[in-house]
Amino acid sequence: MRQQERKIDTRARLLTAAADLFAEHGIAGASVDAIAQRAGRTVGALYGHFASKDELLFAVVDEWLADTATVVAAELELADDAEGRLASLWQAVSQPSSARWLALEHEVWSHAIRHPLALDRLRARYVETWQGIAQLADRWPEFSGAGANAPAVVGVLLGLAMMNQVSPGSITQEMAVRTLHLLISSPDIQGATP
Amino acid sequence: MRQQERKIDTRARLLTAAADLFAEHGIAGASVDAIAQRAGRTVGALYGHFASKDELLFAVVDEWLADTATVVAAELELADDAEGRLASLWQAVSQPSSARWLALEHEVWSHAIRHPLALDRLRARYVETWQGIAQLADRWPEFSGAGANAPAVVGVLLGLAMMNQVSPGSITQEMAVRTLHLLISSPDIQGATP
DNA sequence: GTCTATACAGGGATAGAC
DNA sequence: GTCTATCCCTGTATAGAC
Repeated sequence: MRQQERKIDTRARLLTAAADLFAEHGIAGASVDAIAQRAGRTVGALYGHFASKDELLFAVVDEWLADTATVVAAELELADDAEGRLASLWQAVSQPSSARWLALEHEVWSHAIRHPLALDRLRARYVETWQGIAQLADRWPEFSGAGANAPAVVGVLLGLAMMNQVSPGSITQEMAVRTLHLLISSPDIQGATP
Repeated sequence: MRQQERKIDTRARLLTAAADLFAEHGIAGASVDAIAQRAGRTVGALYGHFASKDELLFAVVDEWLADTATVVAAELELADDAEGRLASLWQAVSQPSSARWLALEHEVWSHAIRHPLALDRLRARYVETWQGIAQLADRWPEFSGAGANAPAVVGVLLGLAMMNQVSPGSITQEMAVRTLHLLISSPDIQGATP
């Protein structure tokens, strides 16, 4: 394996290890030593790839968003009606395997609230997500109101996922779908501003 | 001031200082030394009142819930129609001064996801909140569906508040009220289980 | 009931070797 | 590109004095 290939491999290993440990033990609880060790490398290698622990965190989150967008897009194509597509969105955030993501999301929020730079990056990521929701209208007519309410759509998904995590089963798919349906199909929900 | 009075005073000071610092710097970022110092005491006094940093955290959160329930109940009484009451709920979580609470909430979630005991206490607190929402039906008829959807109501409030924090103004009061209205007035939203 | 002093542990980041 | 060794800082919790 040439050095360049090893470098790419090391970066990937570090990102995976960091994602796992940040989710399991929190940002503060996951030491750079532990991350490097799980990746089969040492701290030296880690700092050769990322300037700081924070930069590593941002890289982890960015990679996660890209991966998820791809997966969700594919699942939306598989559904064959409006209900099915809304259910896909709910499934994406509520399935048990998303618990890891939710844990990481709370960590990032906690971190961002206190670090202006991190907050900017968090905001940029959500704006990107909102745009993705808005663009669903180009593909399916039932999302006609999604543009104006995209932040609310994401907020509802996030909030319901949280409740579902404290008490699994407390949120039914029907509840989620019906709430989302109200938001995506009402372009004028913001008020009667003509 | 007698010793008993001083003890009560010290406990109150510690709780206030802890709430402030946990919100400002995170649970991990707020040292017990800093908390004690802000309260005008020392670590010794802190450990005289709370067995550990975790116990202090739980006490802070419990106190916050009790205070908030009282405030929200009072504001609900002041509103004079259904829209107004839903707007009160939204105001309670979205006003700028609630940012501190939201920060603390993320901290607690991050903490709870990794600590089973803390998760139990978090769950118990949410169940208590859900019950409070359900009981609104006894007071106002428009909350007839709140019982079945209480977790969703709380989830929506939380999720929308989060979006409003990353991008202030992205969620209008109209959006929040309309979404909440769907949930509280639909006893059968869970599906056609008779 | 509260303070001071301290034991004890752990983490982020860097320097220099290979 | 990666490793080893180390600096330096900070934190939780306890012991014993007052």
